[in-house]
Amino acid sequence: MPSQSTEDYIKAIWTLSEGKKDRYAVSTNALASHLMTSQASVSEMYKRLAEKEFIDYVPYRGGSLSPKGRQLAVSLIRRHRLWEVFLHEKLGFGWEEVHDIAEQLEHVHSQELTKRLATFLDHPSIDPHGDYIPDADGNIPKQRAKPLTGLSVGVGAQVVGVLDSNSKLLSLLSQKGIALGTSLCIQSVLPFDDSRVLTLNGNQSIELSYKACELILIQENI
Amino acid sequence: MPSQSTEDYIKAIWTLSEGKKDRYAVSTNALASHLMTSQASVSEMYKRLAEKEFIDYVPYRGGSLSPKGRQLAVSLIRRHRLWEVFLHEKLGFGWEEVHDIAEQLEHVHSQELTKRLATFLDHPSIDPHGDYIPDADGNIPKQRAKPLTGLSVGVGAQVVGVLDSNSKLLSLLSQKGIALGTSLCIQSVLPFDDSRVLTLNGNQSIELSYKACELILIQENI
DNA sequence: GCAAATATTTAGGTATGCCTAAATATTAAT
DNA sequence: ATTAATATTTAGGCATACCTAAATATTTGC
Repeated sequence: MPSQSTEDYIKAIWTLSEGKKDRYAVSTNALASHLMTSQASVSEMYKRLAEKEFIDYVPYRGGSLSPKGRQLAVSLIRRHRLWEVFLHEKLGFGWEEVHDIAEQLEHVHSQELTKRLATFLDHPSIDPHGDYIPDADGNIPKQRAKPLTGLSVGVGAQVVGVLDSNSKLLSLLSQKGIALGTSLCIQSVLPFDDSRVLTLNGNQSIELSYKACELILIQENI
Repeated sequence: MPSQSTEDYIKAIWTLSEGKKDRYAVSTNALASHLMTSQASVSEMYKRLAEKEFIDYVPYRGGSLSPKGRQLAVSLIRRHRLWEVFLHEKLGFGWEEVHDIAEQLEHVHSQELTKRLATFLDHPSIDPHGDYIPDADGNIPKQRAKPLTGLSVGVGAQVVGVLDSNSKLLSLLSQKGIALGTSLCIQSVLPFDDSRVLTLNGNQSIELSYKACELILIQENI
């Protein structure tokens, strides 16, 4: 059974390599800063992960998930997101609180538990952040959403997710009145810092920094 | 934050010292066989636990929980038993299946999670094995039940728990038709091996070894 | 009360995962 | 193309938690 640390690494590699066009090969640098650890530790761990065949690793070229590694990653993502749904829907946690707890729950190993949890939750397909939940076979739909920075002025859209489950970002959004499903429209783009002025749900007006807009995923209205 | 291993040790010491009259001071031997590890490892760990003030430890005399250790133990027991209720009542697991999964879930650290889980389950006071669940302040009622071996022939009683959550024992009981709440009565005690012949729920008749009877907790009918 | 049996601790070793500092590769800039 | 900047790996250490074998305490039986 893979250790907790091993699982954290595998999940991080998946997260970092899925976001890219160029796909695979996550550099030690990127992984180290994502996991808040030293590059030396990553370098060492890459060797161990390669030995256990979770990744393909070419020194100085970074690591990429092997089929075995990808399977583990996707099952971790599935467990993580199912627990997030449970925490949000059944226990009433806010969407900004669920990530850290799910981070621990995902390490509980029991296929039967995952199966029954999914049934209990009625087989949800998206989590409280709007991310797709891989199905039991590991299939996961491609995210068709795009960041809010890519939305043109005057076009209506809906919030469908965030690119980083950092709880500070989520707190900020809660505070501004932005949640999953919120309808919005860009009124204007401010000069110099590219902050956006948004209309929420057709009435409320707020301002949001470029940095935050980059991380909000929206889907344009049809 | 205490490591998973630390928590396993603390819980084991609690379990072993609560069952005894003489109370405290769990020997390395007893703990080693309970945790299926070597006596040397326990001896080493005892030193570390004493350093961190989870236990009082006198070399060659065994270890006993300090107030700090007892508090941790009880909160682990609370989490464990709450998760068992969740697994049994909400996810439909059998009482013989819940122990191993709860063993992992109990290590998830979040006071808020425990609190909300208890609310979600409607603040249960006993788990699927009939054990009392400590309340949020760590108070736990004394078990007033006694082992089936202590029941006299012809006296009616009810199954209220088991002394060991070993899943082989629980499977055996399921198989024999014994569950929490089953009414029973000892028909006779067989010679030589002291096996009991029982009447279940007033009709069914089964035979059970002394070894199994020792571990079944019953409460006599009033 | 002392020897034999049993229990416990110490010694020496292994694996995982982390760290900093130093060495080495790779990439970018002129 | 060579140097400077950046990225990565190796070296040497540390802490936890495990192991077996050897040494030392404690108990028990006579």
